[in-house]
Amino acid sequence: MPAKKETPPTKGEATRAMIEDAAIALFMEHGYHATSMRQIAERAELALGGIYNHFSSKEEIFEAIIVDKHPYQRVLPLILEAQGETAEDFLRSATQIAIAELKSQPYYLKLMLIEIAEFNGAHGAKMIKKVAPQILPVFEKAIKTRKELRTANPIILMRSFIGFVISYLMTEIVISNSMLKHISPKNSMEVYINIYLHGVLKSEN
Amino acid sequence: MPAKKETPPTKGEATRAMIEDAAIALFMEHGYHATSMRQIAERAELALGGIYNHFSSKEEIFEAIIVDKHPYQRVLPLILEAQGETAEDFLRSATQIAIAELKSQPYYLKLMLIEIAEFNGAHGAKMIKKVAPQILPVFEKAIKTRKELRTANPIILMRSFIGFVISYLMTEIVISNSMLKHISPKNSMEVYINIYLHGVLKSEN
DNA sequence: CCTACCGATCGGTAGG
DNA sequence: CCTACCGATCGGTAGG
Repeated sequence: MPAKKETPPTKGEATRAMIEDAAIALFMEHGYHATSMRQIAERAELALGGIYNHFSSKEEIFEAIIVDKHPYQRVLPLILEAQGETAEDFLRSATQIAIAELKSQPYYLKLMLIEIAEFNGAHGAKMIKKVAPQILPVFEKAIKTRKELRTANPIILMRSFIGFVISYLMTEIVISNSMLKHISPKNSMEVYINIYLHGVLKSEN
Repeated sequence: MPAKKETPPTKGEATRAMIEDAAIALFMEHGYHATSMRQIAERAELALGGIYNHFSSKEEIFEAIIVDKHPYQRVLPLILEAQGETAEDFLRSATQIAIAELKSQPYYLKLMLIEIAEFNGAHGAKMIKKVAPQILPVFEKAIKTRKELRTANPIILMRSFIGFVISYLMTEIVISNSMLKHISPKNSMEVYINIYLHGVLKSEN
């Protein structure tokens, strides 16, 4: 029997997906409060009132997006596939994969910033509750099988990993919009990843 | 003769400052688009129309704040004071100072998130143009006087430093709002800083 | 610096 | 799922 995800979407599910996709595009461009339900309706190709058959409010659309569309669903399989021999190989390819993926599909980073900027992180708990149980085991396994890691705490490793990826992407947004773009070295990403892997300091310990 | 900054503020300057402070508090709480000019006026204790004697639009208020109130003005002196013998001492105290300062005065991190989430970074260039020339020399000097650093490029060092501080603060917001708060170790910040200084890997090179 | 106002647009709903 | 509408509120301005 087919997996749940493979069942062909009903008409209602398709409309719901249209609304979510329209909302993502508009939230990315203008943020949450500057996006109107009328804009979402127009982009999703239905009348304003039609949205309310699928979501009871604008905020409900946002919340649905932030828990359903988390990129771990695409990123984790790629990371697990790459693996690599040493912890260095593994983390280098994992950071590269995550950065590349979030760079080519930047919508979720933007949604996270909107979540913090406009909602004070009100939906973060719900998102983490769904996502952390999927991600944490990857880092738990990494710690068990690789002895070369500085910390044995999977939460800290996960946090440092996600934080590093976010910091790279955010600083890149600011830099590419500024004069620093022209004086930044070409291999910034490589150097930046090396800093994450080995620290800013050359010395050991 | 007194320095420029010491001149007693005129009435107009005081009102302008009242408006900026009111706007900061409201932007922090609700973001930019969810904050109305009427709320700003009320909090600044003048009539709606009065704001337009000082700023010609709501966006002009935001832009003024983001270039004028950058925390480097408070953080840099503290960092320069701390210094420390080795590069490790220096960077450890610098990260601690920056995190402590931005944690106790979280408004600017929030403004930056709003800037990216709601304006697509439109004012970032203007901000960096003012701020980078002040900050970059600190990292240039750090590179010249400390040989133990992994990179000799001041832009990358500055970027990794600012990015690290931001990543710590942002992930902490998400964690402290979620169930992860209770299973995160107490000394997270120390471990997190060590990762920045020495990398996730124990090994040298 | 305030009062009183403008047109536009908002999120949401009733009723079919 | 749409049409037509609600009251509320928005950013901004004229005129003093």
